[in-house]
Amino acid sequence: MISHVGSNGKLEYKHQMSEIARVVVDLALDREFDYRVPPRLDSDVKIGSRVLVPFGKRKVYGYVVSLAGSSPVSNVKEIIDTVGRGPLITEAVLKLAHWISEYYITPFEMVVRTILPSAVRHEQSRFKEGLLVSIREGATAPRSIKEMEKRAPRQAEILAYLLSHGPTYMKDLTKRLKVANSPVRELKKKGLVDIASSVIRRNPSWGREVVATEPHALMPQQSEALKMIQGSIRCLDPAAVLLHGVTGSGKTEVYMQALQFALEQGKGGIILVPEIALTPQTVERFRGRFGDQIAVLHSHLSTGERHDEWYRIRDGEARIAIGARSALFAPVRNLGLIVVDEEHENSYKQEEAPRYNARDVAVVRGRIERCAVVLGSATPSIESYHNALHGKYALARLPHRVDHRKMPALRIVDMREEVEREGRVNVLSRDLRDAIESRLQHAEQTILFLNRRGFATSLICPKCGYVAECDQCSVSMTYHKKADELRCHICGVYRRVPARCPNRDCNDPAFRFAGIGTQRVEEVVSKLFPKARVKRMDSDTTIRKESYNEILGGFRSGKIDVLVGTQMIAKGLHYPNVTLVGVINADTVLHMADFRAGERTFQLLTQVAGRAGRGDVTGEVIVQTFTPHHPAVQAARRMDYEGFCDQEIEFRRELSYPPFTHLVCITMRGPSEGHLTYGGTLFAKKLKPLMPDDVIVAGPTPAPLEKMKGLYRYQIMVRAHSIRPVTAAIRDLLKEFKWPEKVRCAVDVDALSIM
DNA sequence: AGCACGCCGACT
DNA sequence: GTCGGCGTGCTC
Repeated sequence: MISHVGSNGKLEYKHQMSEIARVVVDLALDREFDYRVPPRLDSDVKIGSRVLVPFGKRKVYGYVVSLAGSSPVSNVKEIIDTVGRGPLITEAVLKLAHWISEYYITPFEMVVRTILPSAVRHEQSRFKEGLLVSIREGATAPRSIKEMEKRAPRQAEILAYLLSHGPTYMKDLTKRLKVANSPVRELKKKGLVDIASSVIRRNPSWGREVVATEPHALMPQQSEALKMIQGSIRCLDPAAVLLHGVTGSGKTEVYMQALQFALEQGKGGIILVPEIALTPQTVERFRGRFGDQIAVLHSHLSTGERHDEWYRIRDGEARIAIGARSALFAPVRNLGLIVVDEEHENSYKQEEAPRYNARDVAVVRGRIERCAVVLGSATPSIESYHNALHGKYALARLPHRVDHRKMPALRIVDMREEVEREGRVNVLSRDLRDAIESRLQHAEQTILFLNRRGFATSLICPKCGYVAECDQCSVSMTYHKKADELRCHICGVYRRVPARCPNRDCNDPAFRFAGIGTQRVEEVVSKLFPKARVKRMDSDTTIRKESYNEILGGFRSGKIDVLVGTQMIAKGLHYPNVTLVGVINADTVLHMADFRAGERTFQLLTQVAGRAGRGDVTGEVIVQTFTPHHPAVQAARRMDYEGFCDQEIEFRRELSYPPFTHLVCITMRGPSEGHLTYGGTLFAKKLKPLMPDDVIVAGPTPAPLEKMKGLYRYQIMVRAHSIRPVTAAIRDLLKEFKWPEKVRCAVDVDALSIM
């Protein structure tokens, strides 16, 4: 744009022809190419536009990332066409994409692929057209209804429906009222309604009744937190808020009133939730408060629905986007607030490239768009808590539950004593057994938690110690009783159960199961309490999208006494009749070779504990463990978040772990172990001199998951106080480094899982 | 990513 | 002599 003084003497802006558009093509080349903008497309080609360009001998799609007057290259080709209606990426999100590409060492095009839903990227699921029926302006509908009731009851019904529901699509109208379209046509003839062709918005919540909710009165701490967030929305003081609120302390109400405030300021918002399928209750609460102002973006939507919800936000019809990780990139206009709920959740980290953490990127988007960011959790991550202690985030605390109920009592059962007394390892300790018994007598519900699917952990030979392992992946296989087969949870391969120990020198027939899975727990409970209604919930029983809600519905309505499940029941659910939560084995997480094991265990126990208790009855939580004195277990028992963090932060400081350093995990995989160690060693050796002296480079060492899907895995761990020099060095080296044959390399910046 | 170019071996 | 193997390098 250039300004000049127009004929009327006022300062005017004249649109300057941008000769050259800089384009990233859909090929993950991590490079930009210049194209001439033909005059006929001049008004359509903007930053963020999707364009079709000639590329070598073929045509490819790409995005305009910047505009320029001229190009340093001589043989510039011309843009063929633009795609879609208007730019798909705002300048702010484009900036964010660049940041992600740099920080997480990922080709820019790959980042763009992530920030735009595929439904939007390929315009194959374009807008659907449909016939919209509405009452004609000025028509005397109310009177007509009375007149028509006798002679044309169908038409009267339709009019009444339109009157109360507003304009409706023909398809929905005929489906809802079970009428043909002839009475509608008749109404049109009479001049009472209009039928017009219009774009259909596929509304994912259509047909579901939503209970409208009103803002609640806030407790003093909630008001304080809200005030803090409002300050952030108004003038970015503070820039970001960490909301530490115990389960049931009313965090969601604070989010909603903060959003309301943002809307009143003419701004929009984004709500991130860990995995939308796990928190339908949360989504429903937001929809109840904000209705059509909300657009939902998650993986269970159809392509068409996703497409439409995205455009609803881009076109300003919806002001709030709610969804999992990728909803962070929603094109919300005039963004005022980003909320990251359950910010400690690992699912915010994407496990494939770009391996971004939505929680961290949310803070960056907040900085770019100058909007408030709220991170909320009952058990904030060590990283966020550390940031709050150091003033990077303001800290708001909600230490009390809104219903003033006491937190449940957490009881630790030392399984070593149990073994000594009983002479063997039982799935359920005597304490847990007794507790379940008493719940059954009082018609109260129990949740049993275990983070392992299947029947038994593994098949083990008691004589020679042979364990059935997947030969493609270095993990033991899990027995699934229903199918009577062994399954690998990494690659999904299954195998028949051998009758005898496969070790040729042993061949013992007493080959049997060790460890326990959810199936086994389900069976044990059913056997011990034959009258109890027991149900299992894990990713095996909830493959179908609806089965999740079916099981939970059954539980809510009291048709299930004992629910056995994995992680997925530990989060977000709240059922008042649950007065007992049992953790079958708290140690499984603890014993993973990971410096975050303690933090994970503490979070898990605390979250699980939040599921127990109701208005008048204090819930009970029984935790079975072989390491009862572990600091994480003890801190969870005392419900001492700060105490645990202080201790954990000290431990991290001493060993230079995050948050005191950034952790970059470089994983190499390939069919030949020799090629991996050779290539890895050379890479590490060349990398070291490219970085500051205080950077720690460890490895290559075999990854904890040494073999996966037939490929060996080695990793190099890099720890550094400042991340930029490290990513720059890795990026530069990756450009020129020649890996040995068939070696693949993946870089994970700020890795959470180091498996 | 694809598609060229290019330089070697074995076929009509 | 020509067909085809896939290593290398370029695409505005």
